[in-house]
Amino acid sequence: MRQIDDTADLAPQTDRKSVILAAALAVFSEKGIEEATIEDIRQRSQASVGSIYHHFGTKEGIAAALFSQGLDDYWTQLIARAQGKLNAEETIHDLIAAHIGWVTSKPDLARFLFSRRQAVSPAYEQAIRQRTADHFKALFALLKPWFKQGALRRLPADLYAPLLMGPAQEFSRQWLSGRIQLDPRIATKELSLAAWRSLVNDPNGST
Amino acid sequence: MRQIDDTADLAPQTDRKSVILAAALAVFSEKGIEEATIEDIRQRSQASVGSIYHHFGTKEGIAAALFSQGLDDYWTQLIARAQGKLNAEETIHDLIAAHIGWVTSKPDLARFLFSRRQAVSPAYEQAIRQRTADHFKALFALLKPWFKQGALRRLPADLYAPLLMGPAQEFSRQWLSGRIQLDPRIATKELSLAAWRSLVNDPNGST
Amino acid sequence: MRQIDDTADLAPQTDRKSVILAAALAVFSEKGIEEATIEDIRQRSQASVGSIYHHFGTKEGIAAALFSQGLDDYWTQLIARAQGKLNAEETIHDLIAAHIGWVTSKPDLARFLFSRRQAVSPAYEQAIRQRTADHFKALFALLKPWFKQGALRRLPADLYAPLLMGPAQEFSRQWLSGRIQLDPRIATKELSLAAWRSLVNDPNGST
Amino acid sequence: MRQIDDTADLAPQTDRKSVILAAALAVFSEKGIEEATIEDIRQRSQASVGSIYHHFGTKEGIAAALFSQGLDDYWTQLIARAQGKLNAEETIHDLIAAHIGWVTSKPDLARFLFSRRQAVSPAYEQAIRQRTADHFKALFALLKPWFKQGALRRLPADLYAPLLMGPAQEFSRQWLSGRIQLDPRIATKELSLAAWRSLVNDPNGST
DNA sequence: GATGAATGAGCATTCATTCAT
DNA sequence: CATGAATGAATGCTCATTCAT
Repeated sequence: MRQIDDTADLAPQTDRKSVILAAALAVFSEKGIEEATIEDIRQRSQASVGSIYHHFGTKEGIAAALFSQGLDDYWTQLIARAQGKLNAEETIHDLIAAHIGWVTSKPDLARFLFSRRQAVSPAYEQAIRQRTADHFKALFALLKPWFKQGALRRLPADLYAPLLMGPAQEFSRQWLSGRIQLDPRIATKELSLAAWRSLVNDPNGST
Repeated sequence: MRQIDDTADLAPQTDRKSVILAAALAVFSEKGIEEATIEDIRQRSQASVGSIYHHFGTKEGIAAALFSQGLDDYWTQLIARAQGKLNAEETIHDLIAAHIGWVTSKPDLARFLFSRRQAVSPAYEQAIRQRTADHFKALFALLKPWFKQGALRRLPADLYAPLLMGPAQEFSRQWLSGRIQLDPRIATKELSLAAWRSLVNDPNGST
Repeated sequence: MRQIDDTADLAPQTDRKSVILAAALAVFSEKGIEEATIEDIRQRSQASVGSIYHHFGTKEGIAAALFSQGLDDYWTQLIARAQGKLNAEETIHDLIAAHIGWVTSKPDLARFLFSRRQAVSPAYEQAIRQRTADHFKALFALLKPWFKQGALRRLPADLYAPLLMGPAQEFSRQWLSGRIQLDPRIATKELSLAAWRSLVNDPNGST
Repeated sequence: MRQIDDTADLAPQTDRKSVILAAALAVFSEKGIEEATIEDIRQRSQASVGSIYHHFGTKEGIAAALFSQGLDDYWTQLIARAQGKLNAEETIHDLIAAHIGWVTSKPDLARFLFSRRQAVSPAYEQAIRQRTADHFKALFALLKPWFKQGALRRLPADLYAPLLMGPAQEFSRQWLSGRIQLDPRIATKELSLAAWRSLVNDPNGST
């Protein structure tokens, strides 16, 4: 509440607040937000109910804190990885690789982030959407040069996310749920190829 | 659970059981399974609690019935639409079109089907996976000829679903949640093109 | 909820709802609304928590039901007793006697009714005030003839309740809290005399 | 509880302790003792929880300190005002006037003092009763001369408080709760007249 | 004296489910 | 088949109080 490191990244920390957050993530990832109980979190974190509420106010407050951190972490890594590439194909490949890499290295957080279903208040939902939209815009800026250069196709805005991230996203979901065994690293090549092919401006394209 | 007509389609009916099912679908779609209460369903359906339990046994029983029906309906339409096509491209296009068409015409059911998160018991979960796998296999059989013919690429099995359905699936999710405005019919062309490009065996492909 | 006898008086009944109400009254009277717990009421009533909530919705709902019944019972008896008297003095005497009589015969209800302190929602508070005002107006109508006849003094409206009921009210409070031992029946004579003297139009009065 | 200056009057002070007390009074007056939380008091007083507990030990300790001070202040003013009067009527009038004056000038304290409902421990309750009884006895001593002189009626002891203070007390309660608009100053005359008439030894009295 | 993180018993309320009518 | 009163375990949350700094 008055700690300096309020922008705490997701690296393991040991102050009570972080411990609670880590426990909550584990529980949320396992059972989903609704199914998770404060008691679950209390047991895992070894904190008291009062302490949990002292720091987060409500159960949704915990989810919100986690969500906020997670989202920023995800997008930050995505954008960092795709910056300063030499051509469109490489940019797209690295985006997908960053996505898969992030999901693979933080599966709990990914499960939590990508499976949410209006578990947060409408007000907060709005804030999240805005932030996601901003992040996506930043990511899009990275592709700007290749659009200007004519390497990438101009499409209705709503299509970019599905075409670019759809395959990787679908793969991630299935992998996170255990329905898929294939090593994500191996999948990266094909998933980024799919993204590339659906966005590349190919004069000899089959359509 | 105790009925013969488990394969009841999703056409509107007026017997008590169907009314309850329809009410449940609406409620589940709005609030999610966990958040929905029997009381919500009771109010929407104008049935009594006792009656609901008489027909479905448990809350999960309602979800299961709905899920079962929904899943079959979805796959049936998908496969029906993609049968007997003349070439690979058309087959794939029609699959995507069928998906988008189904989602568009039954948004509540789609929201319910595609947002589930282990809301059903592990046992039932298993059954569903099996059934989904079977359905997917049937769908895959439709593509068999084009594989044999060399028109489609041979890839690790786990990749087909993400590549084929990923973009459309991602688009659907966002459209169902209201984050996307673009008319799904218009999106179909690009979404199926994306699927086609990532699966087509193109000797001059960019990889 | 769908019983016919919704206007149940406060006579002992045996249906679950009445049993709960009686138990709640006892508990509220003993510890006050805030201090009373649902668990207290449950134990006394031998009902289940669910049953209590099924009938009353909230703890405040129980208090409200009790309050509503109690208020009506009190005023009804007050007015019934003071009707059709031959002169002002008798009317006033019987009003006070009725008040004391009611308090004496239903001490729990009286304690509950007269000690409330915004324990009910503002909305309900408003309704109660209106009803009390209406009842008081009805009571006032009983005194009309004696006003017209010149036997009673004309005063600012806000003074009538304090002058008429003040002494009896104060006596009741103290008696109910156990601070006073004096038999209420014996007190009645003096308390009604006080009310009479402060309202009578005495040409030779000391003011 | 651990201070010397327990007889601190109620004049505004600025040391931490007084600030807390003032904040507590405001909160208690608004929501009642039970409903008020330490957190409410902390916010209003800008003190820390620890500081509040350092000074008062328990929540009830705050209420007790307030109650103690308030009670003494009330009775002190009452008795001061009614001392040295020339006759019974004037004494009684000034008592009522002092009561109304006090209530009017310190409404929060009055609300707190007069609405309490066993919010304090039985032990403390006993102490308060004793003190109130003592104070009342002191007040009664002021009326002694007029009793001896035969101006005032001899009645059962338990009746004096209701007859003397009842109307004013009832008026105060209603005024404090906002149910009455009439200016208390204007009401004083009638309220004291009522007290006078019910106590005066009138050989030609109407009974 | 002051601070606020931590504690945990306790509470109102919810809700799936049962069952007598 | 239908009804809805009854059940009680479970849950999110509150709040007075303690105590290390």
